[in-house]
Amino acid sequence: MDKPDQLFKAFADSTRLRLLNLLAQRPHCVCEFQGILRVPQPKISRHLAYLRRSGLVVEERHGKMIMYSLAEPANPVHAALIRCVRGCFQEIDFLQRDIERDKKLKPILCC
Amino acid sequence: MDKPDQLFKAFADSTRLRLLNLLAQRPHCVCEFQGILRVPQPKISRHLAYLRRSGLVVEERHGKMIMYSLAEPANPVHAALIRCVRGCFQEIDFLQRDIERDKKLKPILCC
DNA sequence: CTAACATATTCGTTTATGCGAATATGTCAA
DNA sequence: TTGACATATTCGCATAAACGAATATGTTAG
Repeated sequence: MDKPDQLFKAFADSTRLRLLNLLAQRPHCVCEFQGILRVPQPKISRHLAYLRRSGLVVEERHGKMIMYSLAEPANPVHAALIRCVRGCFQEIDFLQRDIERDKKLKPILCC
Repeated sequence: MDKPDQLFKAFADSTRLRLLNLLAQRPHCVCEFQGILRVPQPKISRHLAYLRRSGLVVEERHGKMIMYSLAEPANPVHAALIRCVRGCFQEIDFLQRDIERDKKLKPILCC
């Protein structure tokens, strides 16, 4: 809460918005993100690391796979931003398309 | 709405958060910001220009002075972020201190 | 026209960010 | 222990952001 601009910075990248948007639906593993976002795996890992350092996501290892989920909001700004993800991100086309793609790919489990 | 990350980027700097926070109270001119923020004038102008380019503030010239105000929200993300300024920024110490200083300096008109 | 004032812009430098490519780590199965 | 798989990290580079210092612009008063 002493550095609120850091939290906004975590939202200031379209790849990270895509990740947060998908995580607002349910937890995901990295290979699911690969199928949906269609970007190189290191890019996804890098941005997930950024989100983890910002306190926005938490990870939990299950065997070789690591599941990522949204963290519990730690302060009012954090909470407001997560509400924004769940609420007003639905108006954003490329984020909505990710959700659609997520639904289609859901049965095809990679790991 | 095609580039939502740009809007978050505009919030990803503490000087700009201070400006937006004060503008959420009422319109201000640059010299008022100088009295409150205590940072060099070009720095304030630069960040105001950034906020204007992002569509977050509008300016209106009155003689030599230019008044800045918050722009009308243009989309749901914009609206949510402004609600955040008005709502949860009250928990942020350095922003609250700016509001206090604003109240104290209000009678001392510079322009 | 000129001076004074409010504000904006340019310049050069430093620091941060994002990226692809390559490589490393950790876990499990055989 | 080796190999395969899921994920993470490092490296080098290119681009963007932020800054102080200096300078420029636009407006009004005299």
